[in-house]
Amino acid sequence: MLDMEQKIKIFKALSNKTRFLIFKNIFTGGYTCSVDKKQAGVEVNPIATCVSTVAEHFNFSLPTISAHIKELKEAQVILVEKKGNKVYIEPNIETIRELAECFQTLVTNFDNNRELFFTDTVAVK
Amino acid sequence: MLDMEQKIKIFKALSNKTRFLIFKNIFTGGYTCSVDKKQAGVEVNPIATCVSTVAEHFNFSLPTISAHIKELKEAQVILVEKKGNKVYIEPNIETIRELAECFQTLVTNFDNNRELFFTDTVAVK
DNA sequence: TAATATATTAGCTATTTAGCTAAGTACTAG
DNA sequence: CTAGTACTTAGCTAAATAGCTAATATATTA
Repeated sequence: MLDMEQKIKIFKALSNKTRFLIFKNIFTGGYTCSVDKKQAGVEVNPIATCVSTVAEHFNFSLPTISAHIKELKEAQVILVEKKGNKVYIEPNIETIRELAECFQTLVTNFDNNRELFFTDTVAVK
Repeated sequence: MLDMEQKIKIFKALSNKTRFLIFKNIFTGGYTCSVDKKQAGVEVNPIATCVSTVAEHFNFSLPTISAHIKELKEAQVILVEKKGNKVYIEPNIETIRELAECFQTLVTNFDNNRELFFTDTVAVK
């Protein structure tokens, strides 16, 4: 379960346009590092994802992108694994699943409470 | 539909602990201003919600709370209505509903893509 | 009409954030 | 073992943020 501090970290991570776009890139782009394309005969998804591949999609320096990725990692929005030279990045879908559940619960509880409220009103008439 | 800029505003609004707690207060506490308790014979929900009632729950100045509420309003996370002297606040459940849908779509698409990936693998064998 | 209650605006400060470049670490390949 | 690749760390600056108090606006009530 995500506690409050964790949720706040997630919202903070997603509250900056650059990080939001990195997040989007990682969740919709795939999981393979475009740098690997340089290896002969290897067919890979050309969209994502190691740090420098993500950086290719932005007009910011590599250290800037690296810092953003670190923040997304600490918010547990992405997963990161170092393999040799490279850092491979993939979505942390479980966090997003939990977040979806949290918001859905909020909506459901709200609807139930509203129903309760009106039921009560009817009973009184 | 929430566009990117709107989503970023929402995440930013919820990325500060004070605002997150105000948000929580408003969504779980009810819709009636505790200041109204001062009116004789009026039974009201004692938890929320006009600006000074919200402020009662925090050790921050009224202007600070007012500014936070403004930011939550601009993120369309709450609805605000001035009645006479007071500003009444209530949850904007539609925004939360849309947010829940966004995250759920992300999860569903991810699951579908993963299924696609494995189906493909099987077909090739 | 004056006093009170509710909320916002203005103007301030300390802290945090997001960007940068330069330098350092760690691995790979020639 | 040297050169190159991938990434992170350190240290910097400008801008944004979160808090405050004082002043202002507006509505209510005595």
